[in-house]
Amino acid sequence: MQRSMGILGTRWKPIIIYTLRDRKARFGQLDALIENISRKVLTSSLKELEEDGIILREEFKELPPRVEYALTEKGKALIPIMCQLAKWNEEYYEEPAPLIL
Amino acid sequence: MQRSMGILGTRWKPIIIYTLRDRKARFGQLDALIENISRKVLTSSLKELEEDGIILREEFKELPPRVEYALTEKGKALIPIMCQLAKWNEEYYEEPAPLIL
DNA sequence: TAAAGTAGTTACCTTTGCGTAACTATCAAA
DNA sequence: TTTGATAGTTACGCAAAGGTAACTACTTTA
Repeated sequence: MQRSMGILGTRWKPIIIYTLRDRKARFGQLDALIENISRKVLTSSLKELEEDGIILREEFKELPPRVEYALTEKGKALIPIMCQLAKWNEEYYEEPAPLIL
Repeated sequence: MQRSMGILGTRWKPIIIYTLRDRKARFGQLDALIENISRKVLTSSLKELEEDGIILREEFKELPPRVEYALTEKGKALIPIMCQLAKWNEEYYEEPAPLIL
């Protein structure tokens, strides 16, 4: 478990994996699909996920350049887990009590 | 997903939940069961998990004092997810290549 | 020659996560 | 009165995570 969390224990990485669950995506698409993530964190997270064998980066020698990110087998194995995590929130989420000023 | 990760997206919280999957535990037990966690992070993580309705803190008015932590229903719903995450690592873990000096 | 599109990078800064070590409170027992 | 046990807290500081904004590189199209 400690090792799993060494790889995934950040706010954004599971969200990136979840976003790639049913499609490849290009850098700009990920940036657009994931609200509030900064390009910088996206870059570094993608790089680390690639190093950990979870995603694959495919570069097309075109103009303008195109790069696609997709899950590896190891990454695909996480899809059901990520989906359950999303479902868990839907089931148990409660609006925070409104602040009365 | 963003909300799930707002609650769980740290290195230690999922490990704490995983540790409580099959037992209640006292503060000192958690400190001993979870290798390398510091008491400070344990304290603050437990507090936040309680605020998020994932664990329950039960204080016994004894001497010496005793406090037990256990998962709530919301927390128990995470058990299968955490177990899958642990299993995922066992399946896909590879020893890092040894450094040759 | 300048704009437009893609995929970043870089510099700089703030916040959060986390660690270590020492300290606190309470009461019982020695 | 000192020790021991439990469950923390506090002070201090480092490193990682994350944000913003401006900039780069390449080539096509206007």
